Amino acid sequence: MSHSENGVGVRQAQKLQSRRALLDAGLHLLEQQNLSGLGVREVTRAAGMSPAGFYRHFSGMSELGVTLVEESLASLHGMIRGAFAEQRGQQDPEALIDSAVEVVAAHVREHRAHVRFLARERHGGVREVREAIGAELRRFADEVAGALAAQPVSRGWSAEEVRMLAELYVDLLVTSATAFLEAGPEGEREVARTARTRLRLISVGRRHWHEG
Amino acid sequence: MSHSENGVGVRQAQKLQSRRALLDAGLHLLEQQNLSGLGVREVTRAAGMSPAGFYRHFSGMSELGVTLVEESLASLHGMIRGAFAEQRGQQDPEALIDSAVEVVAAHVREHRAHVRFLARERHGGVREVREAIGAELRRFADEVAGALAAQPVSRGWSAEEVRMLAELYVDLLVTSATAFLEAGPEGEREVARTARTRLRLISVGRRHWHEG
DNA sequence: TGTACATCAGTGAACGCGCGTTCACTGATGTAC
DNA sequence: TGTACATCAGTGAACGCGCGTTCACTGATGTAC
Repeated sequence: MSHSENGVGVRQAQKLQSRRALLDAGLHLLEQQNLSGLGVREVTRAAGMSPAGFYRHFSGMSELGVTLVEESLASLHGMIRGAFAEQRGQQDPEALIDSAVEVVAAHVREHRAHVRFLARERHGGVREVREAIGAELRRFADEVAGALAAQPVSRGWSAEEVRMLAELYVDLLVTSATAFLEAGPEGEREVARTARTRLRLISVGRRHWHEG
Repeated sequence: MSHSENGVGVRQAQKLQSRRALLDAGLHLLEQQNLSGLGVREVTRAAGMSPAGFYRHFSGMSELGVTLVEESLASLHGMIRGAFAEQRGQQDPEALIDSAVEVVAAHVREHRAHVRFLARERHGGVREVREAIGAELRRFADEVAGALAAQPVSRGWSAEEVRMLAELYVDLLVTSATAFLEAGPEGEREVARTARTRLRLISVGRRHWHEG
């Protein structure tokens, strides 16, 4: 039977598995170091492959790096969307805040390596990566601005004000995710409390913004 | 004449100058890369010295790194203090916000390399450095909490609430400093506007915090 | 002040090492008939 | 189904290179008298 059309051949599956192993090994190593310091031999060693094998999957380390950025950003995108997912149902603000913070906490729990990678490389030494992360965060802010504009609280707010607010929320979510990361499991409750308080403070500020 | 007591000998002055050259070369190189990737040969080359000479000043790269961290944190400390310096004079909140943001902007203008270094290594791959920066930021928050507690607006706030607020302000100042950095001179006005709006939003939130 | 000796910041050569990358290869998987 | 040939993921050896670090040195600066 021909596999050339559906791409489910044993060989192709094995290759994908090796590629995954390289990416996972890289992500794991990046928990302790910066992208710019990651080496081909180091990654293949961790993935149980010979150095030369690396080049069957990537043209060099920067290509693997770009792939990890894409994966991590997709994962973060999921988080941001998740944090705002329940906005449409007209729950009270407190419940919204609680659920948003919980979404962030859960995301960090399940995608620790991705979050750490993004926090580390957001201002890291590789320009290309830095700019990719920055551009994606701006796109997230657009999405969030759209969600905020639909809220009743945003009546009387200019598009620009909403946009600034959206950026603030994105920064806050990213900061909180990083704080969860650094705190570890035992500090999670404390970080969540801080994050909720900040969101509440902003919520209060929004409600009284146009009073004077 | 003996120099051993006052330490102003020509030799010592020249040595200090070389040390400065190494530190400055390192700081300059770190604008484009991470601390963990900085090399002895690279730094001495940039400083116009032979590789072996490096070891007359530092035991290795990590010692130079620690020195740069200390210098950068001292510089940041100056900024945080500056941003809160005029709190004692009873100006109106708007003027306070404007001056705080201007202090941050000026600091970034004058200490660009230090700020970039801290932003980059705050979540970078060198644990020792990461923890030193984190600890210092916590100390800054203590100071800020002290200043906030003295403000009339803080009546009725628990010590813990004030502390959380202080952490929020420190995070905000650091985020703004980073934003100034990335925006460059032409984007400075826009970043300043965003920073002021955020501070105002929090200010409004504070005033109405205990209303319901 | 002048002289003879001590100090030590910076040099240039040398070392062993791990790196990224290439190459011809091997053997399991895929294809044609 | 069975056989003969093609593909190509992964190997192991080899390469040239820049690295961190050491060493004996040199010559300007410092010290003692």
